[in-house]
Amino acid sequence: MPTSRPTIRDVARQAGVSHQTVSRVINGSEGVLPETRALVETAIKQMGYRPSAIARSMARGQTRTLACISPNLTDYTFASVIEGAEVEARQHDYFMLSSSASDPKAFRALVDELVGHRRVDGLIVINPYSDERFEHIPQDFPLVFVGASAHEKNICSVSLDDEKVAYEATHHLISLGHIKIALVTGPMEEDCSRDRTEGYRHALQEAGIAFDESMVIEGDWSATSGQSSLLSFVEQGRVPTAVFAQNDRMAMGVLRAARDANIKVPTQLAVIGVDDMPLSSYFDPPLTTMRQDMPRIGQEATRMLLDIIQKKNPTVHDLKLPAQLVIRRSTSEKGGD
Amino acid sequence: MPTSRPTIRDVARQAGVSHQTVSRVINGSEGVLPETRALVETAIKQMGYRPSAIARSMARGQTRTLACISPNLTDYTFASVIEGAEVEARQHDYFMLSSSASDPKAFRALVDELVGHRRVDGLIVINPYSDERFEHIPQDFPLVFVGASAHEKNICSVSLDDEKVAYEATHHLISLGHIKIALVTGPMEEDCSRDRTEGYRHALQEAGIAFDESMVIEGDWSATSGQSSLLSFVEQGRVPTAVFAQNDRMAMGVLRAARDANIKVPTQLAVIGVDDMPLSSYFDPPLTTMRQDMPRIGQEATRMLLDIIQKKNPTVHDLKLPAQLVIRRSTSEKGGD
DNA sequence: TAAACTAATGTTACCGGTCACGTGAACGGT
DNA sequence: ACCGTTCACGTGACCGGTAACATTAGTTTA
Repeated sequence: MPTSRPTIRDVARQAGVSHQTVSRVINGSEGVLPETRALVETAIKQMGYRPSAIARSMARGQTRTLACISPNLTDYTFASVIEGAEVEARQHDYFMLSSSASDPKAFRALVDELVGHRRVDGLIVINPYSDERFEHIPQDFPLVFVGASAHEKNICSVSLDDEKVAYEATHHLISLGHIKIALVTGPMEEDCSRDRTEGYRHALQEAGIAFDESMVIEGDWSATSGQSSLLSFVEQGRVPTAVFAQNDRMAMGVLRAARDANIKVPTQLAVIGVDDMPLSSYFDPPLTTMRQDMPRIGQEATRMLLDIIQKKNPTVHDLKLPAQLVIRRSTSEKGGD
Repeated sequence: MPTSRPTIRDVARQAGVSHQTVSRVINGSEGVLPETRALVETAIKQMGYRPSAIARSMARGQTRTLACISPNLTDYTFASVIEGAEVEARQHDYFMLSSSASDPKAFRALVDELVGHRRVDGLIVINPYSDERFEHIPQDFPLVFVGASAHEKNICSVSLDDEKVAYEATHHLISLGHIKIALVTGPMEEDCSRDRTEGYRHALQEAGIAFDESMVIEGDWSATSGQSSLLSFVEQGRVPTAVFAQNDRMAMGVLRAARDANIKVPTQLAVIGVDDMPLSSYFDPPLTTMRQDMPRIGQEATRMLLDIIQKKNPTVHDLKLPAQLVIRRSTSEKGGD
């Protein structure tokens, strides 16, 4: 009796068949007599046999593992995307390996390990343009971008329809009568910040409001940057009547700064964000925001990736998903919570 | 010229040596003449050869991959632990596969795939006692628990020193002169909730304050449950002067309920939480909390796991880490932010 | 009734590395 | 001059599966 785990040949010996027959049984192939199958299954159960995933990968030339790389794991938006992607992968009997790479160097090392050493069959990259990381992305490998469409051709992507979302957010403020609408952006090197800025412009233009560059401040997605943005408006003595922050965290910072400066929200200042993070409704006041369905984005990305792996051309090349306006009290006294 | 990726033997042929010599070179073994090494290295570079991680795993009988299973990926505490664990793993040339399993069934399937099929060399389980999932945990496999020490012997664990943390939090409230101190717990089936409750009792006892069961409400870690907890006190007309919520999210719900009920924090009600999540300082008022170093917990867990895998007995069996009191304005007007 | 086909199972090679051991040349001690 | 070492490298087996093909027996067809 082998003390280590049994192999397919151990099972075969025990069942009195060839290892190939065992292989056929564990793979559910047809052409095995029911009684033979039963024999093998008994042996498998008896010996507690489990096929080795590695040996399988080796023989089949594919790992049935995907990877998802994001700048970090702790950001709620990223985590939600990953979770959605993972669920979808598992539904198709794939594993999802999620890793974070905070800088291009780490990213490069990770991709090298994952793709270069053939640990995975496909790759999802969240926020590929957050820095120069995209330069290290391999060619000829199943790949899907999340959060920005690919500049290069032939790379599929899934993202929020950033321009439309920003347009809608700004439009909401305009429809409430606001004209002096400030914008707090993410880092402008990220496509999504630029697209959201574009949507903001578009909405202003449509309403006949002149775009005023001095009303735009670049943040870095952090609450702190939102806070200091409003602070700088206050210090300059030209406070807007509304702020569109390109994410909820920065919106939160804006709310905080307003509180500190004794500016009443929403009467003196209306604030809207993007994301609808879990605690948005617990802020003071509860935050109006553009809710995006992050798990869905992850799910679609995985689906696309699997299509590519299986050589089916995905139906859509660049999928853009909508967001939903959730009105709370940071823009309207009558808003929900 | 082979169109598919080159193998170790292709490189060997090109360099005019045996595949074994190539193996020696890529593994940095000694006993290879510098000129031979150079020859091989040139061939490797020329052909763009990268060793296959799978073949390696196959031959060596180990995957150099670890897994970390948590109830979900989106909870900030879990994500932080995972991130810490991942960084540490990568420093030791291991991969970290992070997955979520929301229920015992998913957990079982995951463990079966991961461990049963030998996809990983070791396992970190976050919150093993959040439901009956621990029943599905394998024996004789490198394993570390995070968030609760093991009931069974021979399983290592890393967690917050929950009792001490709760003691200190409660003590902080007592030192501010509070006597009517309510407690909002996590689900009582989780060890950590029980331990934190114990620390609370202990602090009360030490201060000569009678433990009053009606001051304890069981929540589920969510902000909503914190909110409804305070609400129920208000409805019963017996509002405490202080609340210790066993995590920040519930504390946040308490703050929200206080706001809605027009109870001033901290003058009428002091609130303290546990975690110090990123936005704690942006609440209104900023939240006093027990800051725990989540990445550190993950890091220590990985270190322990690697010790076990390498058959070195870890020096500590159950590691309990401290938390740090961060005083903000939810307990004291003079608190920072 | 032999040839042809089919269904169930066995045989052997192969995936791409590592490991244990084999070999031949150069070297050193006696 | 002979033998034992050591060094640098090669040979073949092996890890645990899968794939392609071979084999055997039973059934159908001409």
